[in-house]
Amino acid sequence: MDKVSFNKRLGEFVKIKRTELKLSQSQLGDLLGLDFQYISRIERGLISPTLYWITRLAEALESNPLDFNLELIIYIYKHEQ
Amino acid sequence: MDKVSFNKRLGEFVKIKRTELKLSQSQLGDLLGLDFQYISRIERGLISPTLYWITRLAEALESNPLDFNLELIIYIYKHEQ
DNA sequence: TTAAAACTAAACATATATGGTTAGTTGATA
DNA sequence: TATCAACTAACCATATATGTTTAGTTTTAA
Repeated sequence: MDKVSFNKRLGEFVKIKRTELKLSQSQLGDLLGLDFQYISRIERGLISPTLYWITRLAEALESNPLDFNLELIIYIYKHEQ
Repeated sequence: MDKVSFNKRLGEFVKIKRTELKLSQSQLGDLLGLDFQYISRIERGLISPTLYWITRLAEALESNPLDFNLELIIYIYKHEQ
């Protein structure tokens, strides 16, 4: 899968998880010490976050980062065109 | 966990997986279109690769990227000081 | 012990992630 | 309609990831 598609799937997944928790981009950003603009760029697939930030995201969006990472990779591969 | 510790654990895990497959840093780099210096920097924990490259690494080092990511996160958290 | 392969280290350049600002858009609600 | 919160978009600045070269160190094997 190319980088662009990969990051789009990643962004979609983050948005799904965030809205499930009824968090705004600002609230999620505050939890991580990140600007809400950065969350916005992740969700739009404009950037590819480092694994470190993905794992911090997982901690914020789900109690168990293992589950988050698993679901994330599954989501990305499932939606591969 | 702070970024430095996180990246060290990540690097250790990549090195373990690579040596299990008896691949040199150059050979692994060639598989991914990455310089072997970059692999070296990952393994020494100097940098934090994007999830995209982690997943490409997983594809190269393990048939199943799901297993790789799971094992990786488990390894990182298990070795947290 | 010598030679070659594998790796580390450091320097420099470029691309991209990340921080921050401003303006504009969209959606919900009073 | 008007207002407000949430979000997108574009811009610029800085930090860090990534590419590349060169030199030096460690490991492996002849």
